[in-house]
Amino acid sequence: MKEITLKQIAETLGISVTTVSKALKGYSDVNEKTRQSVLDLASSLQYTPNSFAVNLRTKESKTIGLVIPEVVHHFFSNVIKGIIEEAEKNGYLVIILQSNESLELEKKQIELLINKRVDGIIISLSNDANNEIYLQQIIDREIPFVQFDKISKLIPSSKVIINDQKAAYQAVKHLIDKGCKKIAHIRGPINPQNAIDRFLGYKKALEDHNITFDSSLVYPCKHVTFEEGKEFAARILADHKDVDGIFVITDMVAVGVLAHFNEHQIKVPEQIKIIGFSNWFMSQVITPKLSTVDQPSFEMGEQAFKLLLEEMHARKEFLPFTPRTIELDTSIIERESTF
Amino acid sequence: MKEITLKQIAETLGISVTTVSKALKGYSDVNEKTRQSVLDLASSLQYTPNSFAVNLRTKESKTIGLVIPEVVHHFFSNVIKGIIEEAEKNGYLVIILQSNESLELEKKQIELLINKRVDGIIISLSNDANNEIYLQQIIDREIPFVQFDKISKLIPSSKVIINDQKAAYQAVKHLIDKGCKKIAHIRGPINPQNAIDRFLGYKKALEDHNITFDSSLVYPCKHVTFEEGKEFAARILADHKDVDGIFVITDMVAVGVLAHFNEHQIKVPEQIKIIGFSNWFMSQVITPKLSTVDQPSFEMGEQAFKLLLEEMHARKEFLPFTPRTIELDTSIIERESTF
DNA sequence: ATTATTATCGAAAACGTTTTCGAAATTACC
DNA sequence: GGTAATTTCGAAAACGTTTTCGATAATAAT
Repeated sequence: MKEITLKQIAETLGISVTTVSKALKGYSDVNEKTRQSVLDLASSLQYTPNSFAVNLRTKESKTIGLVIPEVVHHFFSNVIKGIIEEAEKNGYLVIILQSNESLELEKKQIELLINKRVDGIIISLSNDANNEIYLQQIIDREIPFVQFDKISKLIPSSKVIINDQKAAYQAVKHLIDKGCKKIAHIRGPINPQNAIDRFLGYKKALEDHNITFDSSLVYPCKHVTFEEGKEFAARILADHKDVDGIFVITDMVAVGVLAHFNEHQIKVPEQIKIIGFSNWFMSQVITPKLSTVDQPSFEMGEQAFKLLLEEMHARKEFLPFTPRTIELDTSIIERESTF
Repeated sequence: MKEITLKQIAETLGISVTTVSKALKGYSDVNEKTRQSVLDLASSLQYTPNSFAVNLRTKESKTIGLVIPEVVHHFFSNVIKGIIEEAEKNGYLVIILQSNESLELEKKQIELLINKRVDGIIISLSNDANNEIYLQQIIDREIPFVQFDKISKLIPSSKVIINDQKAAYQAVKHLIDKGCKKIAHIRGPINPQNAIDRFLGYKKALEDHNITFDSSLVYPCKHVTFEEGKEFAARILADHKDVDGIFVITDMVAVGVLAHFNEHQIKVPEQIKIIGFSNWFMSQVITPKLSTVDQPSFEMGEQAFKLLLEEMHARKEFLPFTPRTIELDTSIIERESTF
């Protein structure tokens, strides 16, 4: 029960390995009859090329690497799904690694993928990422490279993003349209670009609607968890009893806020309106249902792979390639928490 | 800017490729001085072995394949996390593919992985799986193979499972202990073994507590979705107005039931008590909080990889290997829906 | 001084494929 | 019939590593 090789097929057919290889790959310089006999024997033996040998010879593995902060996350698992599906359509497989929001690990995972010699890398940065010189080595080694969601603007790669600032602006405007006058913001950690952009969108929306910005109304998350949401909800009530709206960095935290308000009989949306971000599945099944910003996660994955494929093609054909950035649309989903 | 190879190191040092390779791999038959010079040059050039060549030579890729029905799922993404982390600790990377609960796709994904020549395969079957002869080819080709969660008992591979029957029994007993007399069961699809086992546990718990089993109280899911939960909630209310407890195949569906009851002012747990299965994250943030069966998903992933590693080791050393089955413990988590 | 032992090295084969280049055989053309 | 064009094939190199096995040189033992 050995592996079938070209050599074995060649020997039983009394022809050369070269001809067998050519027959299987549809080269024109092989006689129709021999081609047929090779194909027949190959399929009856269930021949499949040894991918290790093919990789070595062709210098590509038809495999890409994906590094994300966390697999157990509705947004990221949707992105993963988008990437895997699009990759498979194009004959690529996906190796997934997690940074667990750790800079150390993120660097290590990238090196693992480089040593593995994947054909390309897709990444969403961890929150800790502040000094992304190690990303530069991906570019330097000319490995096709796409960033999505949490990106580094400094690294010249293709990117798939949403316009966080605009989306946040619309979310806060939604609260204002619904009558909110004093709006708090539970923001993300200091470093990630998207936390910064959402904060800027919040600020701009206030200014454009003649609400003076008050930095004491901004609460920065460290871990972006359900528990933090509960904590901040309590803090906000203690600090500002007249807050009537909260824009939260992401649904996970917003659900924590909601949980605290439910436990303490704070009426949502009557007393305080809440809007989250990301349209996490959970937000439509809690009480009250959470208004949020829909972020096209699956599509983000698809687009990220498509951009990577573009670059992989270009590199293979030695064509020039300039990175592209795709900005996907978001939309406000109005539910009970802002009625 | 070429790739660094052993040959280049050998040439600049004026020694043979053999010695360079041996020096890097710590063979004893290389002089300490030459060993040091090789190590120095290698690290200064940032040499990393070409994994394609290593794969071909060693006939292993330090990569395993994982096939699951769906990535976007709290249970599975936790398993993925467990597998990835444990794999990485042992120097393995993980390729993930989805079956989307389709038999066709499941077969295709397995073939992809076999052709890719991964060192091992971990799988959780799709609901459609009824005729698993294509799993046999994994065994026949002597590819290390582990099943988890949704398994085929007929295929002699290592397995990581929970005792679904026992867990379901405990869940239903919990309802009975809380005073339920007429308990409905929203069960999973017909085929999967774990849906069958949970149903059997439900039935046995009733019988052991002198409640006569009534098949009209059993509602089989097709798609195991939130929406189906809402539908069945309505159906149960229409069919049996005196139902006072429901055991639901999984939290996703249970949350649907809860949503319908919330909308129609059915009091949970006063009027009807509900217990789910899997301890989905969401179940602790909805209102009322859902009682459920905790399923150790992350640990399941870890154990699955460990079993796979055992078999990969054994195969490599040509040692005999007999498949093992690990059964993990579950526990009842009591929350508001069964107070 | 001779033999036995040990330390150190490298030639070469092997893994299985792809592709270049030239040779041989066949066909077409005048 | 001879030459040119075309069809069909295969030898060989290459991808970069690992490992076997034998050779040489240095040292130890007698």
